[in-house]
Amino acid sequence: MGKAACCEKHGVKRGAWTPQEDKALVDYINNHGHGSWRTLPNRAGLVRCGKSCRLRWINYLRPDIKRGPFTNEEESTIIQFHAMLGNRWAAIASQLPGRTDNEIKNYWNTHLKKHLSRSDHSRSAPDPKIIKSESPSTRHMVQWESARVEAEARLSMESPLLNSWSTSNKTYTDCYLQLWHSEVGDSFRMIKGKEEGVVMCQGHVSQEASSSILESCSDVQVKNTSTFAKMTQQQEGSTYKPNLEDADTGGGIESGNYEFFDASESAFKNLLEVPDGDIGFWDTLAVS
DNA sequence: AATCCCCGCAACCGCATTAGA
DNA sequence: TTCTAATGCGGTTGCGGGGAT
Repeated sequence: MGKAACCEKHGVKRGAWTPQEDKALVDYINNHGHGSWRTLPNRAGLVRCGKSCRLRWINYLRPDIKRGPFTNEEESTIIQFHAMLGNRWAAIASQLPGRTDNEIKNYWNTHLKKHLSRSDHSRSAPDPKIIKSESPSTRHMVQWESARVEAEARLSMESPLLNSWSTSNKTYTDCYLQLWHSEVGDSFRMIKGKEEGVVMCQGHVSQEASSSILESCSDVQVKNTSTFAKMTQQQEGSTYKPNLEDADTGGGIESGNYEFFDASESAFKNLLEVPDGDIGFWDTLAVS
């Protein structure tokens, strides 16, 4: 894979951007669009690499960037989606119009990670070192389990934080749970069973298992799935590129036009990121 | 007042993925 | 189908500001 020439360092300015550079970049993009990032610096009269220009525009200069501190709602969204997606900052950012992946990543690393690790300790969370030494499937189990615990906790208690949420947010609060409870989860279980010659319901990953996970939240409204449909589409084929227009036009979380169940088993698999299709950890999950 | 230390954020780096020739 | 350029993404770094000593 050839490395982009824009990464070459000679003759290219680095470091903090000056107001003049910002203006040149904004003016150029406003007038011409960014086009090819690689050639943009020359065209805009900037002594920067295209990558740097792109980053500056996306993370700072774009007119639709939302500035200021994160709201409780945004914070909860980040925590929730991070529980499901891990460090997929771009995917998480797509759920927060006006926020960039970089901003969310920074916010997570500087605020939420500490905050959560503190509260984890108070709940005697497992030692990270131990988790690190576990097999990949075990790590996924831990991830899912923690997501489940969090989801159930959210559903079972009316925290002050949640009270501040809009009702629409509550409906998509637990797409993780919805997903598993849906036909996608069903087909995933069925197909995986066929593929691997395993009868999934022999006390393994079964409807029983999923329902045991989900029983406590049977009142979840299975609607408003567009958000997750987009996420899965994005992960599966990268055909969906999240953009701010989605939110602007109400096509984001609020609109329910995406056909969620088109997100296939493979999308679900992608979500899980189960190494080598190893879903044995569900056994444990079902037992617990 | 000076210095040190910590924290937050912007920017960079390198790898992965995608597009297109 | 293969190769290369371009773009996207996540991890990491380094600088500046503010609080502590």
